[in-house]
Amino acid sequence: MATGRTHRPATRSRGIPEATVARLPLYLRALTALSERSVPTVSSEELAAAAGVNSAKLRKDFSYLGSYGTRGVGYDVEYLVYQISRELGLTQDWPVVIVGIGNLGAALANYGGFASRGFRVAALIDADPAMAGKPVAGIPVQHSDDLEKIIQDNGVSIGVIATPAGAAQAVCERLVAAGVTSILNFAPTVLSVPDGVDVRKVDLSIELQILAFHEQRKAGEEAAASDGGAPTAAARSDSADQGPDGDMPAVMPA
Amino acid sequence: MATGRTHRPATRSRGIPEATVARLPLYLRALTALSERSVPTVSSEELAAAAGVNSAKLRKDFSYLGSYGTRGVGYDVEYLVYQISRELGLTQDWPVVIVGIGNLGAALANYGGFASRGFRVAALIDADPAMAGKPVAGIPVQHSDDLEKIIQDNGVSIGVIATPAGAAQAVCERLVAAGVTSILNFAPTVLSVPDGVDVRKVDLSIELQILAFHEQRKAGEEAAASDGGAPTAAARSDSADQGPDGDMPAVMPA
DNA sequence: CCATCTTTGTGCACGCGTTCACAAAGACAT
DNA sequence: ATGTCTTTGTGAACGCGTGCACAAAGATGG
Repeated sequence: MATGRTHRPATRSRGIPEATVARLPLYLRALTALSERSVPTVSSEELAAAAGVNSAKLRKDFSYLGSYGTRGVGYDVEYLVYQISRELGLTQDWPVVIVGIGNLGAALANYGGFASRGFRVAALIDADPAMAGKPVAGIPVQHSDDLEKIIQDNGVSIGVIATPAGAAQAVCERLVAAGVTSILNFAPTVLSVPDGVDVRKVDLSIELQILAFHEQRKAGEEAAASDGGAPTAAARSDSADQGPDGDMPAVMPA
Repeated sequence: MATGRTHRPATRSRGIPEATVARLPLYLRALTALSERSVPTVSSEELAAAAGVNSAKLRKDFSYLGSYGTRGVGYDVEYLVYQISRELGLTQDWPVVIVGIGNLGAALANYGGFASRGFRVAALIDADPAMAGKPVAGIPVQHSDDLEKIIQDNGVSIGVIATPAGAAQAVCERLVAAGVTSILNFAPTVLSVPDGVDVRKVDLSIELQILAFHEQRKAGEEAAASDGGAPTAAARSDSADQGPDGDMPAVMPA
């Protein structure tokens, strides 16, 4: 499992903080929109607003990449798009495979956001023989028997798991054995992988449960408030939970 | 009134840390599996392993809920399932609406994980008149003209947005105006909402970009390593990326 | 060339979250 | 009862991430 005790402090020396890395795609999206509108430069304030973050945070994030801004002016949009793309590794082509072509897998295959940014669906894989050959999103589904060969022939290093929970761990192991070192898991299971392999999870069920928690809390406070309400302090505001950032993903079964 | 000074600092007094809340669903899932296998009790060590976290972290998390364990024995599975469910607000029924019944919306509607835990799909809504009346996952799709009425009639407080990016903000505003206070956003956009409304996002594109970043770094380190020990700074190694935890979701366009 | 105004880049402080490490609590055997 | 062994619950230290606030950098105008 990750956490190989050993290594250092975590993200060290030349490394960019994880929290920053997670925000770079957000900045990139906002910058791309500006680019399409032919906006030449943008200030940290404007860009921060577009990305939904604090401007100080944005400036600090960019400072980890280098000094790409011009004081009194702002940042050059095109240049920044390029720098962030390069930092994220989007200047190269990343072939990905999607395993498990059910409702979700098909939705992912049809998702246009792949090609838009360096990602290319190299293959769709499913364990159901009946699916083999059937085209989904214009790509013929291949049987999982050929998983290893597909991974190797296409030099795939990123895999997306959209299978039922029960099959996820086994698929994960085959992917890793075949050479995949980054996995995006939509199955509602905790995957265990060897050191050096990255796993990120997306789980609808977990996200909903977190929302339910806050929803319940809001209902409780509301009840307590209507009870006599502290005029002044009533200014809850704070903890209006921001949700958006600072948390973790969830999983999504099939 | 209750809790005198009440909140403020953010997650205060009676509050459970956000990071802990985000892990409760994970524990609950592991506990449910144990429960189905009729396992009576479980130690923090075992449960932590099943949930993929550190045992000390798990114990601290549970300590925020109260002292539900027995020293020398562990935790009672059934009791813990109940306590966590209650804390997350899953003992009540949460009607949710899904807006945007494209590939993704349909996949979400078909997702069995809803009913399993207090969530019920109250309605499917789409802007395409051609979709109206067509059943998806056994539920007839309704036109977005009736959005407000649907929300109110069903007492919906949680909404899922699975529309294209362009429509997301407008849908979000209508949902909020109609009474929704928690939103799960799958559209690749930053939603702005008034205070008191929770938004969580799930974005495939962002997740992939984060993986690409780590993938690129791994490739770089590998190259540097095989190079024969770079004198100075070559000592990269560190950051064996943890990926799994501690980050943020991503968005997912349609 | 100097003054002014704008915006970046960052030092610093603070708070949350993680982890260690251990004392206290209880089960269980004798 | 008493002792031993297991496992919880938590005090304390530490590190990461956030946000403030400001000095430095550069643009712009006179």
